[in-house]
Amino acid sequence: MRIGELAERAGTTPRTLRYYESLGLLPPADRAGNGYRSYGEEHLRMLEQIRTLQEYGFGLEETRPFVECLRAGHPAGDTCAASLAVYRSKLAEIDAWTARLTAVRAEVAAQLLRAEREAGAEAGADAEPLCELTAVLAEAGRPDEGTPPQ
Amino acid sequence: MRIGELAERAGTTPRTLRYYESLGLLPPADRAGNGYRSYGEEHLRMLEQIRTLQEYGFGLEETRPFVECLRAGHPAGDTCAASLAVYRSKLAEIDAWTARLTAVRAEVAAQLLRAEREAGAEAGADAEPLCELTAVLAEAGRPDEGTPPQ
DNA sequence: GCTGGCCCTGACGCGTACGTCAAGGTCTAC
DNA sequence: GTAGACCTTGACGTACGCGTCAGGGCCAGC
Repeated sequence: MRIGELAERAGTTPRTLRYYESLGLLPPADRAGNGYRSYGEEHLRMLEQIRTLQEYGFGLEETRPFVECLRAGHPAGDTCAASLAVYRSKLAEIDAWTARLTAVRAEVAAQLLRAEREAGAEAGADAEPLCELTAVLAEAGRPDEGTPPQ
Repeated sequence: MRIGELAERAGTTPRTLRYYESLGLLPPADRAGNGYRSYGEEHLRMLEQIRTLQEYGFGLEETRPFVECLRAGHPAGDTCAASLAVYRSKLAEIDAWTARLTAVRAEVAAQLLRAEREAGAEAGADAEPLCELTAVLAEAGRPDEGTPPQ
């Protein structure tokens, strides 16, 4: 299988596969006589593992233990100790982010309410509907802040 | 007030102030006869507004309406309509992130549990404590993924 | 034999928010 | 008069995950 076919089957691009190889994330592909990279099904499995983890918000480096687990011949990339450790630290990271977002949401919602009150006071008495919208938004969710992975 | 003093009072650096000015986020500072930038208290207020929002995870561009609100002479940066709109869209963004993190956490926790079972099966019967740790972690939190702003 | 599609390597671009360095001018104090 | 602390502009570096050329080789079909 050449790079274009593998890329398509994996839902990615040749550029990305070369990039992973340059990082040492994927093992160097065999080369055909003309210098073209030659891949097997095991490479597809590694790429699927990487993509899944990326969709979860893992960085490429965090996928490395999973890929190496597959390279070591394990049927799954996440049954090795190092992979399990990454899963666990990711859960902790997620929890930390969630807590931060929750706190920030509360802060922003409070600021919004205050600012709307002050805006109304500044302008006189005319912007009532804004306050109702705000109250709805304030009750709707939890805080979030920034751009978490994934 | 020169740039170094303002930066220190605002808890930032001269480089950052020049950067903001280059973005047009801060108004161009007056210049003393020697070419040095000269600032007043109003610049400090703008910087405090920017810093607060950054701690909430706002990007610099998102702080622009707040700064312009102050520049327009309002006593607070967040009582203008554009600022309120940014607050509201930020709340929505936070809620979206929180939902995503929650979903991802559930996925990762499920994968972790499955992988631990499979790891135990692969190795025979010896890795029991791992499963107990996992159960604790799985109950502890919610999902998170990636690196949200702030 | 030639067009078109695939492959190769190397290198620059992007977005964010600055840090850091270079090369030089200015002002204060000793 | 000179050391030291401040200021100026300009430009490159950082982290991430590739996208997008540029310039060139390889191969199948007509």
